[in-house]
Amino acid sequence: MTRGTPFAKDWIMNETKNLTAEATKAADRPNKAQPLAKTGYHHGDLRQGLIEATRRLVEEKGPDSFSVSEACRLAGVSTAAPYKHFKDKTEMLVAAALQGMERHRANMLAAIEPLPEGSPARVAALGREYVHFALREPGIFRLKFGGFTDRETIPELQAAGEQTFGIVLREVANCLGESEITDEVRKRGFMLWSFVHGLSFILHDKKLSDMGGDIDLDGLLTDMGMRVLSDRPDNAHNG
Amino acid sequence: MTRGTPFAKDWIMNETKNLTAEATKAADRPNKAQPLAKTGYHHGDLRQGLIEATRRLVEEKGPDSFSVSEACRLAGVSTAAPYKHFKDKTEMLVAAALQGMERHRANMLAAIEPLPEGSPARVAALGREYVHFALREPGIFRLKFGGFTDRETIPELQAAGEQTFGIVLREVANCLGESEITDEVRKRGFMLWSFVHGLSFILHDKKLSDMGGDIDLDGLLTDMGMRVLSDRPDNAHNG
DNA sequence: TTGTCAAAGTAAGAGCTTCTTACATATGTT
DNA sequence: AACATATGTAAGAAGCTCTTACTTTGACAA
Repeated sequence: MTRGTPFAKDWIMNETKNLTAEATKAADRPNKAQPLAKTGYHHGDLRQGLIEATRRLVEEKGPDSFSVSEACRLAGVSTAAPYKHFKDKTEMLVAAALQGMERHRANMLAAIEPLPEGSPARVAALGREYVHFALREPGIFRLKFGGFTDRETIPELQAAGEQTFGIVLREVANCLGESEITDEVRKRGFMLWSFVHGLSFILHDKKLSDMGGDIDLDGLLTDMGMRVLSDRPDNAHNG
Repeated sequence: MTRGTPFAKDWIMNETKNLTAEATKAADRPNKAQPLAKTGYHHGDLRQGLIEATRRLVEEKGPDSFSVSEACRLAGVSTAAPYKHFKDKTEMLVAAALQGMERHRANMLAAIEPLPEGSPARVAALGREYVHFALREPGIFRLKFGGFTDRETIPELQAAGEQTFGIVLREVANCLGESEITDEVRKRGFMLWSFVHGLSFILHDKKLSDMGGDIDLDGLLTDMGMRVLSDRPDNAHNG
């Protein structure tokens, strides 16, 4: 019996430990300390293996041309195997997107951590990290934030997105000296989010092609941050 | 010989006359005044018919689950027919996207036409029209602007996008009192574009869900416009 | 040690899809 | 009137998603 390509089972198990486990689904499985892929027939943790394969392929070939079959090839299992772990293709993609969101959120939090509370620098740092993630993991980024998907809105992704937006709102509130999320805070946060969101898409799309070649991302973020965060016109200009 | 479903050939020919013909490809065909679908065997203008079918399906089912077969069914031809007019599926989608871009551009120009030159209202109007298009034709919007596609960047779409951006730049320059597209103009235009671009995605995505229910789109656009268009801090605040 | 069971794999196939190849039928020009 | 060309069809190869029925395996009980 030729068992497909005998690779993949090993590398797949790496890099997976520093991922915050998927909130819901992962909790169902026994947390007996994940076995590191070994046996011939059983995979060890095919679910996570497939998620990792999905992530890889989505980045390499783009989300649109991702195929379950190819993920199976990569993971070294039959094409029917995934259906023991996921309802369908979409659920695989969603799982990969959720783990990506978790990385995204963690990166954003890490980026602001060393900066003084309430400083606009924190907001700029959030924006920078947002864009960086989009450029580093464009496939995953689109999977979640690409919007305009066929599939009707997926609640888990929606929730994850709102959680991320919450981080922004908190920092904006701090900057504006508000102790809670007022309508004005929400409005400003929304403005900034829209900006970095669009920026992420455009930067990846155009690869800076006709924008004079190079963009001063930090400058752009800081500039926009000042403009949006100041009520008092005095602070709007950056020179 | 059961000729598939015998509908579609008629309605498809409507609505097509006010479309600015596709720049390149359409020019190749004879411009003998497009025949209005009639004959049994020949379609009349299958190319345009398929583009229209593509547009419909992309809006109805989303770009991702668009299938050539379905477009054929809709147009009432065999599944091989499109390949006489398009290289492959992607080329069909690109053609539909290009016509969409043309509508987009036309709408934006129409939106600013009645407004006084050099007024920030024109910039706001451009933004409003941008967002409206994205909400009115989300499928097509994503097709072009969705970015992060598998297919490597398609020059024609890229070009169309830059042309649209050109409209914005011109208006921004006028507002800033510049007679040409300076680096500063480009920067401000880029800020505004990023904003409305992200706004378009988010608005469609979240359907205003947690943004306090309803958003004052005009207010948001005007506010952002003032903030970005003012060098002089004095003008940054809208009250 | 051995028996049994659930979990997690496989093989085969139905029904889609994209796209190719070979052939059929209109159209317009001469 | 007849041919060349454009535009359609039929049939099929290859690949995809997902289902069904069967097989292997590890774990736990007796």
